[in-house]
Amino acid sequence: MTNQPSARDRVLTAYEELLINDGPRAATLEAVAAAAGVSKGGLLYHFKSKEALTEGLVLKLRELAELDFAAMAKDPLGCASYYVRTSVFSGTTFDRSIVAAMRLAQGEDGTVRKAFAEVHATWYKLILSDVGDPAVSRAIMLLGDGLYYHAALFGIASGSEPTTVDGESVDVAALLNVVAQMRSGPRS
Amino acid sequence: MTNQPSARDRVLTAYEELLINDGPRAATLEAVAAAAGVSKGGLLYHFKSKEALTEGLVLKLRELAELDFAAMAKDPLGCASYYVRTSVFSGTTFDRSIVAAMRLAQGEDGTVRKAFAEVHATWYKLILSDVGDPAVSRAIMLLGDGLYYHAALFGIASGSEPTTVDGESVDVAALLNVVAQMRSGPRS
DNA sequence: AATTCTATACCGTCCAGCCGGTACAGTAAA
DNA sequence: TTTACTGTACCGGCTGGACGGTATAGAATT
Repeated sequence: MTNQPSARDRVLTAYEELLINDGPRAATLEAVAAAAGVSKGGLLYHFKSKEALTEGLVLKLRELAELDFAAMAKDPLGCASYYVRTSVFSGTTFDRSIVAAMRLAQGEDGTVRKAFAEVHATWYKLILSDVGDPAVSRAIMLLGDGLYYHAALFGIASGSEPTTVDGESVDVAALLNVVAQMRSGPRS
Repeated sequence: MTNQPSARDRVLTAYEELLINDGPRAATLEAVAAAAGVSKGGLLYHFKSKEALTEGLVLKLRELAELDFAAMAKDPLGCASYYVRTSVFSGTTFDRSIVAAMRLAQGEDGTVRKAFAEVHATWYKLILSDVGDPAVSRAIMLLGDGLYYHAALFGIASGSEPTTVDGESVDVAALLNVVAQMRSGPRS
């Protein structure tokens, strides 16, 4: 109920946007407030401290992750394929949450890191249940992580342009082929 | 010449250490100076500004990268194998430089990002020259990136303990098997 | 005594958090 | 239907502390 972009929501997405585009250092309370079209005091009304703001972001991340798990589990092409496909940054709400949180995690925040670890663990379980082999699962996870890592490192223009790695756009289809190849002959 | 741990070197590695263990926010000039057993003034004597300090770190990274390229090119097991093996964090000087720089890159520093992009490009060329197929090369790179990303995210105790992913230690041998598997049948 | 290096005191800026206010909507006694 | 009161949403100035950088005086090495 009442799901227009409330001030609170605007603040949260503004925080994400600033983290993604300008890094954690630029994401000051004032800057976030300004980007959300709210005063600093207004922001502080919704989030009592910067830590609370971060907690809000983590909560959002967790909620979106739950949805992602569900979609992953019922994907017709399987969890592994789903993971690789969705790991290339495409501007989803979830994508943005992840990259924003990643920026924070590098900073120092323990809460964010913990959330990440937990989400990762679930992903791994899902992929393992799909492909069977632990080493292959790990490899697939790492590949997806690498994809996100690139998205987090090199700024993402605010649109939803295709992810690039060192200037070249990523060929997802080719990547999926490689993944299929490494699934074809699992070692113990 | 003169390669005892000079004050300058100590400052640089202290900076890296703080970046790795406590994040960029904690790596203040005073904290770095203290960790290096030097006063703030002493630090500023060697590096005129924080930016200069970062440049020093980037320079070190570039120099170590050159050595790594050489070792990679002449590795008996090939570039791809070398890359995967050395991507699991093992506490090397180079490892530490990379992770430290990674922390900074997330912050906002353009210089660091640029250096990263260049190093990455060279790695990619080397791996491509080894495995032939672009998609496979990309996959191998991403896999290695994922490994480093984990090292950067979850703090690394100051020793040289084996890298862990979500609590489990990484089985490099198994990973190399998977890589070998995906090299065995490259699709166009 | 000159150069190299170290230590300390200090300044300006920036930022998180605080606080005293404003606006307004509901509500309920008169 | 006015008046008084309460709670929610939001504003913007202020402050105290931290941090980057400067100045400068002193110690050690040559």
